[in-house]
Order: sequence, then structure tokens, then C-alpha cells
Amino acid sequence: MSHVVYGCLMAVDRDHVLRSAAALLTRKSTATMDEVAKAAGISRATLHRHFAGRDALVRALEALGIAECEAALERARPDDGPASEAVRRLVREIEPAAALLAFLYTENQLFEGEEQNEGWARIDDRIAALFRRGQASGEFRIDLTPAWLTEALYGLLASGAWAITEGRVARKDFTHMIVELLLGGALRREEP
Amino acid sequence: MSHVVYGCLMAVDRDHVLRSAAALLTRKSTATMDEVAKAAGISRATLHRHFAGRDALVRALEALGIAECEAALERARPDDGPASEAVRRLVREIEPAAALLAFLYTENQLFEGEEQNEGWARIDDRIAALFRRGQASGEFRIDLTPAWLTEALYGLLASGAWAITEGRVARKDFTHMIVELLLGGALRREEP
DNA sequence: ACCACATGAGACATTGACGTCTCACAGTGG
DNA sequence: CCACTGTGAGACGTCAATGTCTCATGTGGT
Repeated sequence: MSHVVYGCLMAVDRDHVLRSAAALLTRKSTATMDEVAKAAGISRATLHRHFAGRDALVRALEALGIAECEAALERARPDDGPASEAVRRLVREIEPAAALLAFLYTENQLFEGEEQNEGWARIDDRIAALFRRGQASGEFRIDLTPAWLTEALYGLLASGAWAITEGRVARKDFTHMIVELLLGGALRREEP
Repeated sequence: MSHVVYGCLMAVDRDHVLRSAAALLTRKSTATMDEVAKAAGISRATLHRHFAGRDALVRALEALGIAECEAALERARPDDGPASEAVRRLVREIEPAAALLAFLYTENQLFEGEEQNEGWARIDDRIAALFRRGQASGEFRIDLTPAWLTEALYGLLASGAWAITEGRVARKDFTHMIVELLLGGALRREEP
């Protein structure tokens, strides 16, 4: 039985370590393994017992980010109702993971050559499909490609998360700012 | 006279080194000083004679980015005509520097604690003032703060530059994509 | 022809982070 | 009470990048 008990404790701790690592690396992307360990309240040795190395840690964070994205995508029901409302739900659901996303988004530029996790491709596809659905229904303009809208969504999520940590905008405005800019743009709409 | 000649050569070479360093670090932000030197066609020793160290190089790149931004801001005449046209001109003028901006934008997260170049504050102010002018004239909506619009512009520039290097969007669409999304948003406008 | 100076090549020490290892300690179950 | 296991602390060795140094070379100016 000890296997189960210890295994369970390991899992819990691993998740806790992952969360605090995400919280730290989000703020300081160059944090040392030492700092990551201290932030999690464990020793570097234990950290290495959970994650073979910094690379493995980042991969685990990537998996976490993908999982959170897919969970948010699930909750947002991107295929239900008007596409604009689906986008709004998606941004709202993905907000808690925005800082982690921002970290992974910049971190991906380092991998350049290497193959990137295929999980991102699936998420990209689902988000792009949402925009494509909005175009097909006539809600969204068609001169902005779904791929670009997806990319822009990532960029705005990252910018928003970073602007919040810098104190330049209020956290409570996160969803509104991103959704309104992404969908409505800066121009004042003429009242219909 | 030799001072002038050598000084001139130094300056020319320094600028050339700076440009190629920007081009390289834009693609691979973790490039070695060795790689930077090779990319510039000089030896590491000469690179160190131009820039005391990696830090100094990044600072110089930052200064270059600020200079290009201010030059673009100058050419865009942000105080002339409709604000939306000024934004369009600004994006068009700033496009060549977008990749460098993207590099510096992510690099700034590393400095976290340290003071950042006050040049960015000046540029931020001028761009925010442009958005504020658009709001005052009734062109832009007022529920998106100028600070957020400025931040979003940076984010979209970075996303656009990165999406282009990844081949996800065409370079010729850069200005259109960013301006149309930033100003008009993804929603289809009802014909006035 | 001579000299000054920038350059390239390479050796060298230093630094910081990483990964691995050992050992002592504490908590838990038998 | 004892065995087992996870943990913390720390001591290494490794490695890559950096910064500094010297020396030979070539080019341009006097």
C-alpha cells in the first residue's frame, strides 16, 4: 500500500512544485533551479527528484499550460452560440493561465529548431476553427486570417498578463480589454 | 587625421555589427557572443572591442531600437490628421524595426528589477498621447485606456514579427493585419 | 621603407548554473 | 524497536559562456 500513499504524495507535491515554479518563472523567466526549489519550499535535490532537469521542468510546465488551455477550451464551448460570445468565454476561462501562457510563449522562441509539442497545434487548430466559424457565420471579417487572429490572441494574452504584473492595467479589466480590442478594435463603433 | 578616419571606420563597423547582431538575436535570442561575432564577420576579440560585453551589446541594441522607434514616430507625424491614419502610418514606419522591438520586448522581462531606459517612457508617452488624441476627437472608444492600447500595439507588433518569421503569415500583410485588428477588431463592421 | 593601429586567432582564468553523489535526519509502518 | 523511505544539506565535478590577455599579421599613412 505504501506505493499508493507515496505515489499520491509525490503527485500532490509535484503539482505544487509545478504551480510555484510557474508562478516564479512567470515573473523571472531566468530563475535558477535553486530559486525554483526555494520558491516551492523544497531543496534542490528534491526538485531534481521530481524533474530530471530544467528542461524537464519546462516541458512539464508546457504540458501544464496545454492542459489548462484545453480545459479552458472545453469550458468555453467554442462551438456553441455566437462566435463572439465563444471568444469572450474563452478569454475569460483562459485568464488564470495567461501568465503561464506568456512565459511559454516567449520560451518557445528558444526551442526554435526543435519540434514543438503537438498539443499546441491541436489548440491552435481549435481556436482557429472558432475564428473560422465566426467568419463563416458572417460575424467576423474575412480579411484577417484565422491564423493571424489566433496568433494575435496569444500576443494579447501575453501583453495583458505582462501589463498586469507591471501594474499598468487593472487585473479586473483583463478580459474586457482583450476581448474588446480583439473583437471590436479601438475605433468607436457607430451606433447601429 | 587618422583619428577621424579610424573613428569613422569604427562607427561604420559598429553600426554594421549592431545591425547583424540585431538580425541574429532576433531569430535566436540566446546566441553566443561567438555567434554574434561570426554573424558580423568579425572575431570575438573585435566584438569585445566594440561592446564591453553582452550587457553593453544589449544596451546598444536597446538604444538602436529606441532610436528607430523615435525616427518612425517622427516620420509618422502622430499629431497630423485623423488619429487612425496616424496609427496606420506609425505601424507602417515601425514595421522594419518590429523584429528588433520583439526581441527587446521579451528581453525587458529579464531586467525586471533594474531601471529601464527612460527612452521607452518617452515613446510610450507619445504613442499613448496619440491614442488619447483619438479618444478626444471621438475617433477611438474611451473604454480602452491609452496605456492598454499602447501595450497592445507592442504585443501585436511582436506577435506579427514572430508570426512572420514562423511563416504563419505573409510579410506584405504585416501593416494591414496589425492596423486592422488594432483599430477595427475582428468583428465585421456593418456598412455605414 | 617604416611605423602605427586595428584585427584575428588563440590561450587562459573565472564565473555561474547544472547534474550527481553521499550522508545524516525524520516520519511512518510493521 | 527496527526498517524503510523521502528529504535536506552540502560537497563535489562538469560544462558552457564570458572576459581578459598576448602575439602575429596585414594594411594604410608618413
